[in-house]
Amino acid sequence: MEAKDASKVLTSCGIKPTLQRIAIMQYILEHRVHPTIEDVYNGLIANFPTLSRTTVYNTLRMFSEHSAAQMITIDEHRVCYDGDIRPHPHFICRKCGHVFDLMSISMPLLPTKDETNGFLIDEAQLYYKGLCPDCSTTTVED
Amino acid sequence: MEAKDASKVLTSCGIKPTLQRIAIMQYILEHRVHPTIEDVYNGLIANFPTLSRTTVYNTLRMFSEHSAAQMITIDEHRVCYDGDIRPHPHFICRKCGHVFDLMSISMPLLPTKDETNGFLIDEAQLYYKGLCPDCSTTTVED
DNA sequence: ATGGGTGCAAAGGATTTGCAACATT
DNA sequence: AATGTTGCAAATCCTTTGCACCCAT
Repeated sequence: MEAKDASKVLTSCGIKPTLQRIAIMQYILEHRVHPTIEDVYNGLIANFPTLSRTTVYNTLRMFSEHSAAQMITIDEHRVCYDGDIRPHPHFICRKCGHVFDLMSISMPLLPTKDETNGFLIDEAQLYYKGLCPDCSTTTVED
Repeated sequence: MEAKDASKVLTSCGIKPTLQRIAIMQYILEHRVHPTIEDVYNGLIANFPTLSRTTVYNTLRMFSEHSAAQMITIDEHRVCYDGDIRPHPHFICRKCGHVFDLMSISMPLLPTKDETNGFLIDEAQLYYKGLCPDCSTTTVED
């Protein structure tokens, strides 16, 4: 993944591609494990010593508002982000806390306007909770 | 809604019905607007002067662990709770922040074990975001 | 007297805000 | 110059923790 690609994504979402924004976008496109703010910050600070957490917060929030990333609130303790903007379900493991994509499971379509009694829906998130494959096989020995 | 009913719900979920637990359960059963911790605390403190926020936190978390209530993380800023444990989608209004039930929209069934590639799913939440009827009609004048 | 339940105060942690510095047009 | 962007420090707010007290068995 090159900076050029991240830059293109930003531009196509109507976001002016600054150095910081490109770096952050590039990071979430390359690390598809639903990084938190802290993850992104820690991942970039070595090569980007002046980066501030505030910028990561503001930038990722802005990305999600421009539909350039998905904000995931499946974890009650912290928000994380997904650079893949295709609608797909997420899964959080109650044991290890990791968030996974469940690409094989389909999302319901957005309800049509007359199904919703006047609610205007522009985004859907489907969250599953339980045990991931790793944690469910080791549960017995705990 | 009588305390007796709330107490029954607790017992049937394997929770020992203490005074505080009954009061909290009764509150979320009577106030079906997805109250936050603060809402529950404020709603009960007048008639229950010794109640502590800690107890509300602990109790509601415990309710959700015993499937006596649903923990809703649709709002990135705070958790709220739903006393109705039937699976149903929730909607949050981007403008007013209120959380609504969308009972008319169906939830997808829990995926079967062979659909999930080893993920053991025990809970699903379907969240929608957008504008509620009130906020969408008044948006123009803002 | 033992164990669970409650409540207070303090700690912890995530996120936001205010503002100054900086870059870009 | 004007505008948008970034970054630091401080503030804020939600939630959890540690511990003492209390109540019921």
